[in-house]
Amino acid sequence: MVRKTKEDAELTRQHIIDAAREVFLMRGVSRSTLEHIAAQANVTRGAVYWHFKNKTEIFHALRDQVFLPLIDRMDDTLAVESNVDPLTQIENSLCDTIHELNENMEMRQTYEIMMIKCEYVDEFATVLQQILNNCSNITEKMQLAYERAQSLNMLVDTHTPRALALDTHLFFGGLLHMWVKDFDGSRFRFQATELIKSHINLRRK
Amino acid sequence: MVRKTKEDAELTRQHIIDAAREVFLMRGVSRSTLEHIAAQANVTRGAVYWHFKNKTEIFHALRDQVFLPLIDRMDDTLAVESNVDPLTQIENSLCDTIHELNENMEMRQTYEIMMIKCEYVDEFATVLQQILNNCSNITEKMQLAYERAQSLNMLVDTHTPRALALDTHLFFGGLLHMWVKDFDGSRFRFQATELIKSHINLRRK
DNA sequence: TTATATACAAACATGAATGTATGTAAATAA
DNA sequence: TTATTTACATACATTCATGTTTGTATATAA
Repeated sequence: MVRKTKEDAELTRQHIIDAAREVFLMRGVSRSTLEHIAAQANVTRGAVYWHFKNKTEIFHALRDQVFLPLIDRMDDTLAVESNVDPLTQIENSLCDTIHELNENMEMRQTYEIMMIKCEYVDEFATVLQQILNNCSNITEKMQLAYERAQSLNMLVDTHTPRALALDTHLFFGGLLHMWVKDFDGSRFRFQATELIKSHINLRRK
Repeated sequence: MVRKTKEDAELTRQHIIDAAREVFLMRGVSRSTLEHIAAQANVTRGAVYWHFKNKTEIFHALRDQVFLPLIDRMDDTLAVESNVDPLTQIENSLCDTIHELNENMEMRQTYEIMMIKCEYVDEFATVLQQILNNCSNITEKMQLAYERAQSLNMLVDTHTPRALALDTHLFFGGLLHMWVKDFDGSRFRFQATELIKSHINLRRK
C-alpha cells in the first residue's frame, strides 16, 4: 500500500492517534516508542513522522480531541440561563462528566493516561498549567452557580459560595482520580453518582 | 576515594536516594537515568548498582522512607482513644499532613514525584494498588471517627458516617493533588488549612 | 598478619530509540 | 499527458541508557 487520497490520509492520522492512546495506556507515555505506536496503527514510523513532528505532538492531539469537548460540556451545563435550579446544575455537570466517562471509552482511557500514565516535566509541564487554568475556570462557574443558589435561599448559610465551590472542586478532582484508579470499580466507580448527590445535598438547606 | 566503612557506605546509599529525589523531580522518573542520579550523588553508576538493583528499587526506597511514616502519623491522629473530639481529630489529621508537607521539603518533593512525575505502569502499577489500600484504610479510620462524632450528636444528621468519610477522603485527595500542582501557592497552598476547616465545619451540627 | 569480603570506579558490550535521508508509487495539478 | 506533490516505507547514522564485567584499594575477620 502506498499513496492514498486526502481522506485516506486523514484516516491513518486518526488511526495513529487511536493507536497512541492504546499504547500510552499500556506502556505509559515515556515508554511508548513511535515504533510501538506505528505497529499498533499498522503503519511504519515513516507515516507517523509524516503526520506528527514527534511523540509530544501526538500526545497533544490526543488530549485536544478528548479534553476540550469535555470542558465545553461542563461549561454548558453550568450556564447562567438554565431551567434547572443551580444546585442541580452543579450536580448535573459532575454527574454528566462521570456518565460520559462511563460511556465513552476513549475519554476514559485518555483521562487515565493524563492522570497516571504521564510525567509532567519539560514539554508536558505546560499541559499541567492548562489543566489548572481549566480547573479555575470551572470552579468560578460553580461559584457563580452557588451564588445563584444562595440568592434563591437554597443554601446552608454557614458557608460562602466561594468556599463551597472550592470544596466541590476538590471533591470532584479527588473523585476523578479515584474513579480512574479504581480499576475493578468496587470502591468508587459504581457509586460515583451517589457520592456526588450526597455531596451536593450536604449544601442544601 | 575507594572503600569506606560501613557507616560511610550507608551514607552514600542515602546520598543516592536523595539524589534520586532531586533528579526524579526535575526530569521525571522515566527520563532519569542512573547516570544522572549517580552524578547528582557524586558517585559513579558502579556505586548505584552496588546499593540498588535498578531504578525501580531506588524508587521504592524513596517512597518507603517518606510515605510509610506519613501514613502512620495519620493513623495515630485518628486513633480511637484521644482527648479531642472526633471531628477535630479528622481535621487535625488532615491539617497535620498539610503542615508536614509545608515543613518537610523531602516529603513535598516525594509527593510531587508520586503524583505527577511517575507513570504507573508495569512495575509501578503495584504501587498504585498499595496507595489505594492505604486510602481505604484511612477512609475507614475516618468513618469510625465520624461514627463516634455521630454518637456524640455532633454531626448533621442527614448523612451517614460512611458517606461523610468518603466525601472527606475525596476532598482531601483532591486537595493534595491541587496542593502539589499549585506551584506558586496562589490557588490552594496558602489556604489549604482554611479549606479543611471549612470542609469539616460543613458537617458540624 | 594474612585472607577475604566490601564498596566502589572504570571499561565494555549490547540494545534500543530517535531523527533524518532516501526511495517510490499513486494522486493531483498543469 | 507530463510534472509535481503527497503519503508514506525503508534504510541509515547517531546517541544514549542499561547491565555486566573487571579492577582495586581498603576495611574487617580469622
